[in-house]
Amino acid sequence: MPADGHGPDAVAPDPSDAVVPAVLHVDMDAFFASVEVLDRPELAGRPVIVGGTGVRGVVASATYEARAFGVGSAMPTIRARQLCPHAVFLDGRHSRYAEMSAALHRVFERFTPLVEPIGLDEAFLDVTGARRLLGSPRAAAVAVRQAVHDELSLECSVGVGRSKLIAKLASRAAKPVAERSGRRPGPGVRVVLPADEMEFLHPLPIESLWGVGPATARRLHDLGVRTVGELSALPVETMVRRFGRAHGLHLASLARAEDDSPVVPDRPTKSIGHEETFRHDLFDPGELAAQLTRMAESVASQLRRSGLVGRSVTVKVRYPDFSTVSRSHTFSFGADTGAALAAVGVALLGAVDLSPGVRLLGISASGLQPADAGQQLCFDFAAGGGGATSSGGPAADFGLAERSAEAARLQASWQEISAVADAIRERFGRSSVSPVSRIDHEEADRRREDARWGPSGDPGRGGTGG
DNA sequence: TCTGGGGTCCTATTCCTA
DNA sequence: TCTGTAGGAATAGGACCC
Repeated sequence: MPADGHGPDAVAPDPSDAVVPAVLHVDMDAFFASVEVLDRPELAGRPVIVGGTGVRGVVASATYEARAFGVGSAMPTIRARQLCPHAVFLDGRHSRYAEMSAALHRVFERFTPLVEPIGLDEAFLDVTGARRLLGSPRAAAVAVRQAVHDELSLECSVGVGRSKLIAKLASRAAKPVAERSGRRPGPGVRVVLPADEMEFLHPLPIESLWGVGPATARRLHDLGVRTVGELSALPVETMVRRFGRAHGLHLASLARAEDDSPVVPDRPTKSIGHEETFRHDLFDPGELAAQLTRMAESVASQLRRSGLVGRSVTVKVRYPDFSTVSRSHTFSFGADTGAALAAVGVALLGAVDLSPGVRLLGISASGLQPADAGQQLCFDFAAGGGGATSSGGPAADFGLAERSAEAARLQASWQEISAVADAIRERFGRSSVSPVSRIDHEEADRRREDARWGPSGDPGRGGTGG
C-alpha cells in the first residue's frame, strides 16, 4: 500500500486533509467468491463463480479470473457457463458470508462508530471526527484497508471524498481490473479532493450515478445525455418534468456533486420478506398456498428474532412472462406468527389470477414496530374490540375481512406457542420443533436457506418441496 | 442471455372521511 | 340530502441497490 512518499515521521501537510467532511466508502473485492477461495485455497487463481447454479440462477459474485471472460454479477448462470465453461461454479453460503461480514464490521467500528453498512460487503465510514486518532483521510483509508487485509485475509478498495456520492464513485475507481491474464491490481485507495470533484465526476457515464438503472439510463439517452457532465448541463426544470420532483431534483443535484446525505448507523428495518423462484412454474392453487404458508412461517420467525411485528402483509406473484403483481393488506394489529401472516397471505393470493402459472411467489411484512408496542391491539381485536383498517380494494371480495379477523385470533393464540417454540429451537436446534405438516420439509428448508440466488443445480427429485 | 433474493424509495391511483 | 373538494392512508407497481 503506497504511503505516497510520506515517511513514517512525516508531518508534511497531506492534501487529503482538505476533504471535509471525510467519508470513506469501503467495498470488498469480489466478496463472496473471495470468501470461497479463502476457505478453499486450492481455488486460488482460478475462475470461481458463486450464485444460483440451477437453470434459473444468477451470478452473485465472480473472481477477477472469471470476470476476464465477461462474467459479471446478476448475469444468468446459463450465460456465465457459456462465457466461462471451465469456471468453478459454487452455490452461495449466505450464512458464511454473513459471519465474515460481521467480522468486517467489527474492524470498521474500531475506526469510527459512524459506520453505515450497505449490504454485506460495503460500508460508509464517517471519519471526520477521528482525525487526531487516525490522521488524514487518506491515512485512515490506508489503515482500514490494511486492517481488513491483516485480520481477514481479504482485499477491499476504499474511496475517499467529501460526500457518500464521491466516496462511492472513488472506491470504484480504486478497484482491481479484470484482464485476459487475470487480475490487475488497482490503486486500492482513491482520494478525490474537493477541488477535483467536477473533473472526476463529469466524464463518468450516467449509469455510474446511484439511482440510475437501466430504465432511467434509457430515458436519459433519449435526451442525448450519456455522461454526468452532460446531465449537469441539463436545466433542472427539464429533469423535474421528465422524472418527477423527487427523482429529478435528486439526479440534478448528484450531477453537480451536491450530496449532503449523512452516514447513518443503525437504519431501522422497514420490511422483512421471503420470496422464491420455483424451478418449474406452479399452477396448483393448493400447492401455492402451501408454499406461501411455509414462507410466512419463515418471515414470522425472522420478525420474532428481531423483536418486531408487522402491520401490513404483501403477497407478490411473478408470472412466467416476468410480469409481477402484488396484493397487500393492513391489519389493525401487529402480527409475528406464521399462522396470522399465512391466513391473510392465502386470502390475498386468492385475489390473484393464478391460471398463467407462477414463477415466483413471495410474502413480506412491513409497517414494522417493536413487538411490545403491537400486542395490546391484537388482544383487543381478538376479543372483538376493534375493526380491521382494510380500505377495501379489489381484494376485499375474497373474504379478507373474515381472514383478517381470523388472523387476529390466530396471532393471539399462536403467540405464546411460537415464543416457546423459538426458545426450544434456540437451545436444541432449528429442527427440534416444527409443525406436523412441516416435518418432511425441514431438510429442504435448510438447503434453501443458503440458496438465495435461484433454485440450486442439485437435480434433487424435481419437485419444489411443497 | 433471459433474468435471484434481500431490501428501500417514489409515484400514481383509489378509497375514506371531514 | 346531495355534490364537490381536499387531505390522508392504503394499495399497487416500478425502479433501483447490493
